[in-house]
Amino acid sequence: MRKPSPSSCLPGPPSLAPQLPEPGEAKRGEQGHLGYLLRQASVALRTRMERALADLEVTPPQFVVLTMVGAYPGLSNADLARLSLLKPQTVSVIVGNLKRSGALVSRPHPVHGRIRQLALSETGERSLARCRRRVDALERRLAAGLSAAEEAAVRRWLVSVALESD
Amino acid sequence: MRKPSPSSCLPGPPSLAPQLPEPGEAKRGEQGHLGYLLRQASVALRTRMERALADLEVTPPQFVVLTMVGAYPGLSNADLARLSLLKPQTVSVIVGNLKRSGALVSRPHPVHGRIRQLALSETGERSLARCRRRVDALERRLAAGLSAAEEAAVRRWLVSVALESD
DNA sequence: AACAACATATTCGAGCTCTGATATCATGCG
DNA sequence: CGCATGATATCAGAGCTCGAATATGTTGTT
Repeated sequence: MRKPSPSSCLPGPPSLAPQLPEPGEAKRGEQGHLGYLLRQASVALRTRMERALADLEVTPPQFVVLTMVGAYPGLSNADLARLSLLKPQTVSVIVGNLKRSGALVSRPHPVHGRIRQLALSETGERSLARCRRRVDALERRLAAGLSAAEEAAVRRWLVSVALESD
Repeated sequence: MRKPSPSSCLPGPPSLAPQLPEPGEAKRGEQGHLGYLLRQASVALRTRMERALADLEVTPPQFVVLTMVGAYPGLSNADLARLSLLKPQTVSVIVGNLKRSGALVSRPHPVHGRIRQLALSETGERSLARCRRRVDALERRLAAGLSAAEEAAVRRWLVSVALESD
């Protein structure tokens, strides 16, 4: 048997005994703060994606970079940063790990002396294709319970949150 | 003047010249993958929250932990992990930083020898209150452009994504 | 030509998050 | 009692993310 978690019976303030809510209840459910719900959903999806890609040795951020370089070969580090809403330093770490693992290659820009242009290697192409299938499977389940109108509303909201200016 | 980004004129494969999409266009807009849009929105909100809380020396994850401990005093590290969908090690890092900064205090559980119960310190209470106001302001803008029905759909979807089982 | 302004890349330090492994405590069973 | 099981805490290592600072390259102005 399982004891009902020691902290469920608090000895401190009597009236504040924590009746811990289950996932989907109280602040964690549909009544919670929108920002909190957004973070929760994002954490859950990231976790699922990490598990789905774990045996391919690719992390979710790496998958995003691979996808972008696959779609726009010749991208620079700075281009990737703008495209992903991340900082150049962040992209630099991810790109570094992908170059070390052999999925990405870079060569200097023929005109501009400082820019390094990125492209997928052979193994990078294959890896991206394998990841793509796993992620697409997850993706399909995301829209499962939504009507067309609801999905449109969700998409519109997500874009508006992403683009809201400071 | 600003040159239109060197990588916009690729010398490599001619037909693959990257016409980089603006934020809100192409895959980044409402036609993109739901998972990608969710990540983008989450990144954007996290960034805004980081900026809003920066001068209070509190990070978004720290704010989440402070809020939870404020709502349920006596929580343990493991309780927090379950509540936040994070791993105990992760929560341990955040709690460690909050204890070091003096916002959280912990005492051993009176019955169970290993559990450490958490509570807000005086400064923790004040800090949480200040953060609360900033975050509430951000929060209100999240639901700004949504009708009641749309907001309900968004909330329902976020919860379903967060709770979807593997 | 010299300079200012800007973009790009990189380094450093900090915080967040995970997997995996280890140690301690509590409970239940032989 | 002794041991297995499970919960808790913690350590080690890896990757992601940021702000700040530095160095280098490009462009436009003087």
